[in-house]
Amino acid sequence: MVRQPSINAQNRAPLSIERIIDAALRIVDGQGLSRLTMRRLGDALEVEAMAIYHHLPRGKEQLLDGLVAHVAAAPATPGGAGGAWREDLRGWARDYRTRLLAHAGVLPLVVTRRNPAALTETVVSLREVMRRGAVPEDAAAVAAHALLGYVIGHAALEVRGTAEDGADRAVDWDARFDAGLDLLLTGAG
Amino acid sequence: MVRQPSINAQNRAPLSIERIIDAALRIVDGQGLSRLTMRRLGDALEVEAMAIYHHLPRGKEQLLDGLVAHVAAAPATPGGAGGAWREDLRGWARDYRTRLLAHAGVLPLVVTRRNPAALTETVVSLREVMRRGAVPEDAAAVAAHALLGYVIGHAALEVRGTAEDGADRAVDWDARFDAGLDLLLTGAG
DNA sequence: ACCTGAACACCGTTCAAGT
DNA sequence: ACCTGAACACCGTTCAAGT
Repeated sequence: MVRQPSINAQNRAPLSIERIIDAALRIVDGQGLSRLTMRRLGDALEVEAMAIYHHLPRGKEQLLDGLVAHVAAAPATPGGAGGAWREDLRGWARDYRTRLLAHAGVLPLVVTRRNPAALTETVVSLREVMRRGAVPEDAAAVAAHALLGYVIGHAALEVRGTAEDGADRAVDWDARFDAGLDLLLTGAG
Repeated sequence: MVRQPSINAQNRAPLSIERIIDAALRIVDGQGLSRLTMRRLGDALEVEAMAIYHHLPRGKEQLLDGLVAHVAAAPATPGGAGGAWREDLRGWARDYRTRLLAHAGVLPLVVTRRNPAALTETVVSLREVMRRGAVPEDAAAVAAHALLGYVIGHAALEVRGTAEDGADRAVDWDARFDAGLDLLLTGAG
């Protein structure tokens, strides 16, 4: 009789980088970044913390790098169905913002020096949209960083919940994000 | 004979919140955020770590809040000498970026949920510049958050050192920041 | 190959005690 | 009022050992 390969002697699936990152992301989203410890992560995976090091030799650094890669990766580029590249950029920015806000606990890690490669793919995907719109290369370079910076920075402001000056009336962040985006896309004319 | 009040029995100046924050900032700037521990901070101040809690009852949380307040506070608003409010905004943004980059290690803390009040003063100072330019209030609200988000996000990209797509040629971040700023200020017409 | 258990150096913080 | 010293619960990580 053949043992099922996905069930080991202790009757649980073997560890994998994907499962580790998934569990870590669930802890950060649910309890905050400061609650992510190797020991707690081990508990969530029903394994001793030290087992994680077998899959992530660089330890917690590598774990955090993985979280950044997962969250900061480019959103699916909208199908470039002709003409409306400006609308494509708007969609790109909205999708990316949504992803960042869905994992707000990881945002501080995105801002850290770690994992330099994590955002290059993202910039590439932005530049592609612009190339389809025949934006000149040097203007596109500026616009890409400006747009990406705006999205990340605005997400940071939202997470912080910056109060309005003086009055404490609520801010409609969705509307405000779109309005700022328009400012930027107008200038990128 | 009167003892000098600034020298205590152990021949050193007494602790104060200002001295503590200063020393902490020096550690973060010089060695990075992860090297900032209460024990090391105590060493830098030539005091036992536990003495710090007497001045910062909320402990390390309060210390980090203080760092954010120090770095994210508004830059000195340029003297509003009539007309050129758009130039004032540009100057404001450049000054603020310079401050953020001078304390890049604190940037992740700015992005964290901590110290909600830290940026309100900053938004106020931005809104003042716009009010001098007679920008309508609702347009100013959008522009202020857009500009602040852009500056913070762009600084984050710079600190990370996002590589150019494909090629690894160096990026002139100063020029790129100014160009993106122009995009935004053009849209804020 | 993959995981465990004990151990080490280091955290943040509390609390009673000193001056 | 201000600081110290010892202690506690918890980290990340190493390493020898198990299967």
